[in-house]
Amino acid sequence: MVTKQQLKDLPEDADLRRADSLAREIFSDVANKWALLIIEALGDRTRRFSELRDEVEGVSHKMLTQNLRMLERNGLVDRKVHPTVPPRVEYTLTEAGRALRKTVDGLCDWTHRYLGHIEDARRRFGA
Amino acid sequence: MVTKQQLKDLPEDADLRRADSLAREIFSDVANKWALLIIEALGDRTRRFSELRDEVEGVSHKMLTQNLRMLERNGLVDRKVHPTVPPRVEYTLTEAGRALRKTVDGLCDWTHRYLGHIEDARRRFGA
DNA sequence: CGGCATCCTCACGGATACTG
DNA sequence: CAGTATCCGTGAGGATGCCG
Repeated sequence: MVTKQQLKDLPEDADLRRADSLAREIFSDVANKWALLIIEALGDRTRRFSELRDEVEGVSHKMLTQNLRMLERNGLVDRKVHPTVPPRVEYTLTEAGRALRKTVDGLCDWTHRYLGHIEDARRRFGA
Repeated sequence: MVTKQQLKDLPEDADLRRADSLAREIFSDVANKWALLIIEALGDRTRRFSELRDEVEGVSHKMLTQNLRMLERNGLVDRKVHPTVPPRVEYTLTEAGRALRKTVDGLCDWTHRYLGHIEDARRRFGA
């Protein structure tokens, strides 16, 4: 639904709001467990679909395909199909993907650095 | 189910696996849209429950409570109840929470820096 | 091997209402 | 104002099967 207020907005405002909603959309895409684990697993070299399924512990065939599509659509991974038989599909992080990976690495570091704190906090919370 | 292999594992190995599974659990807790948005919204000063609900666009009462509990349990936010009427509850990032926020900031920066790339990638993917 | 479609389940999450 | 409980629909996501 389009409100009167929205119709009165200036073009620049509309642009800003569009960029914001796009940013939120990307954030939602990327801020999810599987996407981040896949990006982490891709690391700095290219992987096959089946390698990823083995390395990303607990991911289902479906979730892997789905998230890889999403990452490809957003230009974070590059998908290379070798027309052999049997098929061979390789995934590689793009420049944008590698940049994202840096921040994911940060998240992993954080997790391990604060593991102890968190365990303590949980024990205290239990009481 | 406990396998024979698991029974043969040395204690150190067991510890490592426990730490890993805990790390994965924390990762799953934290790598979700609402948790990250809430941490970002908390910023560097303390906020009331209702302030958070206003600032985290689109979050429901329920999701906010639920995620705040989770963050509190993991020692990422501190919850301070003022026994006044009406009640006043304030949330603040702990040291661990502030450290996490740094990496979330990185994620936000990344989102904005690559917004253009991503838009382009999507257009190309559409074809 | 990798992708896609289908079915089916269950838990995530919204809406609502009641308490302190 | 903040928290908890309940109800309930929807969709995320697992399992399976077939295709190129």
